[in-house]
Amino acid sequence: MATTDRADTHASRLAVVEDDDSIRELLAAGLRFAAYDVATAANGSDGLRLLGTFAADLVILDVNLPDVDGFEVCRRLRAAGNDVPVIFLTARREVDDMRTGFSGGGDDYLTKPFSLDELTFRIEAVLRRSGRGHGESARTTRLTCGSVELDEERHLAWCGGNGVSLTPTEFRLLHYLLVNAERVMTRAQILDHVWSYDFDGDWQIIETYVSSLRRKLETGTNERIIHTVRGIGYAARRPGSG
Amino acid sequence: MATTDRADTHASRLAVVEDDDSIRELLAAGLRFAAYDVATAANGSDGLRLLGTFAADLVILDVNLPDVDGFEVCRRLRAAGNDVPVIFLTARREVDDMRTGFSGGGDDYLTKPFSLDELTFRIEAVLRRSGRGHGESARTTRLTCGSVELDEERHLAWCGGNGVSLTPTEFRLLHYLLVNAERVMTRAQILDHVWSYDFDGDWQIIETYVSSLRRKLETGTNERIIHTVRGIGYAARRPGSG
DNA sequence: CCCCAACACTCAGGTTTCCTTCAGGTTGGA
DNA sequence: TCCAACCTGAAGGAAACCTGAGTGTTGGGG
Repeated sequence: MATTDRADTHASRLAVVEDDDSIRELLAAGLRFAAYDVATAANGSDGLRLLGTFAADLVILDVNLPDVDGFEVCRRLRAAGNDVPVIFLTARREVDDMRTGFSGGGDDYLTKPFSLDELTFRIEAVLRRSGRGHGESARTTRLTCGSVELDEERHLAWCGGNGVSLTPTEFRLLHYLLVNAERVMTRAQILDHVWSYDFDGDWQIIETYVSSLRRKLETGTNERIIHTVRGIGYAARRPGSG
Repeated sequence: MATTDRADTHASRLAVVEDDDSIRELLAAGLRFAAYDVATAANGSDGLRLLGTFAADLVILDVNLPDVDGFEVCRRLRAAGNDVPVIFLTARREVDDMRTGFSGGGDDYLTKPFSLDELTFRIEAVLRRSGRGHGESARTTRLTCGSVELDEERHLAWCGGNGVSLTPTEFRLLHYLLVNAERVMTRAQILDHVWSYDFDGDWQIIETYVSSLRRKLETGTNERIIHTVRGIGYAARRPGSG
């Protein structure tokens, strides 16, 4: 059971229970890269066993598991007195079932397919709420860059104090660039984090969304937030840093 | 505490999996010279075997391999619980085939043909983000030489505190000269590192770019940064060092 | 059940920036 | 002085990038 951890800080411990191999591995690799301590299981009963020995701070739980389904796993956890926060993964057409999931003690859910950025955002939000985050609990939920401001929790954005209405994809893209402000993100990285894992188009779509974000953010103020780095990608920069 | 010197720290370990002999050897030689610890394989299954025994910090993986293709190699790595970051190499016309969602967060793509300097830039960026760099996590990403300053991560350059806008090739050239500051680089070396390996023109293009860099960097300050070494090549020197 | 609005994505034309070559001028050493 | 090496500005063509319009899908409300 591979777990990785970072040298100098306690990483939050995540358990991933998901039967689809490629999604499970994607999650494990992506979350380890994001400096979490990750353990995985491929079905419900293994998941329960794992959670008996691995003191997780948060569980990412697929609803559709081959043996014991996600809701049932959650119910048994609660019955055993374990109140670890749970994020459910669910296919879009199962969304209706989520009511039962929440009544059973789920904390959030995500419909497949999802993007890594969206998942890590929710993980952070849940950890913050539950107070189980390690070392980052006092972190603000607000990102700013120049006159642009973004509220992670409420999914709202401002530009120079005025509310700006963003579509979900615009929001994720801006969020990703702001989280990594001042750093050049390559197109490949942006696609991998902002678009869902089953996206199959080319990366010209990034240009379309950057264009749209610029129109919304950079009109009025003559300030450039999203900078093009020719041949590489994009970077959000505060004014006056180049 | 963190030293900026590569020589006295553990070198990062890179695995190169590439079937084209000349490219593989070029990469191996170039990356070893850049003080990485390099191991190579010429096809997918050898690559997997290698990665079973060589604890790589990063893998450079060609997509088009004769047996098991790069994506499949990556998938099997993940399946085996190995979440080492991967940089894929791919021919330009295969860009359409690129799938997102392999990466698990750390990965990047580079389209052939590329330059060594560009590759090392991406390697450093990925290592920095993955926290796998050895003893260099606190290392600055900034190079300076006299009043010229260059931020690798942000892809920005300053001269006497003023931002200077450089084209991609200008940036690579300046970067290469600064990394090797105080050392004379021959024209051949410069071409090999700054231009892509299939560049076919003559070395006069270096003169054009040196000229352009000088115009951008050495106006105002009467300080010469890039020195011509007649008959050999060029060297970046700090004022008062020669 | 249908219609509408919002959104994701594709595409193509236009625009900007960049790469490279070339020609003529300048410098430095034998 | 003469020659080779080097410098530099201009220009054509190519690549990268931007952006608006168009298409198909989805979800909500009537």
